[in-house]
Amino acid sequence: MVMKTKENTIEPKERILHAAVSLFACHGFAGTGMRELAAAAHVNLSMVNYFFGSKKGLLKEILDSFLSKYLTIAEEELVGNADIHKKLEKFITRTVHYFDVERDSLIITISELPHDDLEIVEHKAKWARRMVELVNREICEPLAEESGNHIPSSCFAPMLTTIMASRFLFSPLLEKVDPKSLQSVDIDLYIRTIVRMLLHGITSPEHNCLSNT
Amino acid sequence: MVMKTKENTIEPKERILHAAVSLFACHGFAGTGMRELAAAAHVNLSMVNYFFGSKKGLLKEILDSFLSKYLTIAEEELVGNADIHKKLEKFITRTVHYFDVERDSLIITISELPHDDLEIVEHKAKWARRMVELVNREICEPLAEESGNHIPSSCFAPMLTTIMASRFLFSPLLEKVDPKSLQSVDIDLYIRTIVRMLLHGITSPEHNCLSNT
DNA sequence: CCTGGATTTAAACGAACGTTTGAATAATCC
DNA sequence: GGATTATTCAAACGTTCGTTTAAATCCAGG
Repeated sequence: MVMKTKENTIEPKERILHAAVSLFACHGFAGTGMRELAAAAHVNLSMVNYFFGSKKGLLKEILDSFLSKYLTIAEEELVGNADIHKKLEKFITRTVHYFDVERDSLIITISELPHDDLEIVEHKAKWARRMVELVNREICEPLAEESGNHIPSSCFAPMLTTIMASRFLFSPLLEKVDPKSLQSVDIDLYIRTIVRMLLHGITSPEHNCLSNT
Repeated sequence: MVMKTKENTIEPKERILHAAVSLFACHGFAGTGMRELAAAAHVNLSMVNYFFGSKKGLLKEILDSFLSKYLTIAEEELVGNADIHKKLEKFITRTVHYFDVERDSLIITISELPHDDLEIVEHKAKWARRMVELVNREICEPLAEESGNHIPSSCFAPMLTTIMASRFLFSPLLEKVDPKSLQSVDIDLYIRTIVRMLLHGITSPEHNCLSNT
């Protein structure tokens, strides 16, 4: 069975997943070897194929786990008749915190985005399709009715994701560029910056010209 | 000598560069083999090491070429006392067109961003530092004086880059999700969407509440 | 023509790659 | 407690990896 309840050492399958997320984020998927991964997870080399079938199966599990939770957040925060600004603010807040906790999985997902492995692309496209449809239905279409400003969801959904991911994608660079400037912008300031920019643009300070809060 | 002037076949070094940009964007840097690359460039396997020293040297040349031109655009469009909105609009327009033409190099640069190869990170950090300083001096600081809205440049510079890159990062996915929705948004609409969102937020249609057109 | 440097080639180097095998060990069920 | 299943292991599979070597070919200048 799968119940071992050793408290200090977690299950081998979990250890593999954790090590893989960390290593894939650092060296990339193709740049990480099975032996390096097995050593980091303190398991035998064969265990990866035993639990996940193949190296690619392990990647698919990581991507699916990360993207499914991302879509869940989007569904919970964006679906409904609440004010679009409020919905977006809550969605961004939860998502950035989620990205912060799962930053390695985020990095893997974004880094592997453009690569053309058919098996992987299919998996991501499944989630991307649902996200684009959701953003279109809950944000873009209501926004077009309300303000006459139609933003194509196939533009907006990728923009939304990448702008929230930018800090985590660039953090290895920014740490080298200016370590203290990165720390000076904590997660909450980062979230507020994104929300304000997305809702009102760069020119508006705390208040904006529209009167709705 | 280096003058061959065969019009139908370009120089081997250029062929290697072109093939590398294309393959690295498709399969990733680590996922591309030297033999695959040599075959695609129609050169002998040893030519890559002969011209570029190593596989990593080839990557560094690609990154440097792409990032130096990106920084040049930023310097030409962002430096000066012109209106910040106008500067940003011109910068975004030129950059998106540049990303469009050099989309494979863009994909390589972004995909390799979070990976922790020290040799590569140093090269990218050199450009990132200059970009963050430039954005801070020419955009963030004047903006804070003008409207009291201080956006940290270590936040804004990555956001700016990723939002302009989002279409090209996601295009392999979006083609699979909904091919016609991608075509329906041409580059000019994409640029206008970014400019409007960044300057005025998602709510404003063509006109906005501020009167400075 | 000959020399010297630049280019191109085939072949091989040792190492690392992802995966598979079959046996050994541990846990579970009847 | 023996049968059964799940897990772990060491070892090896054939392949591909990035790089190096040394010889061949090309080509301009003396």
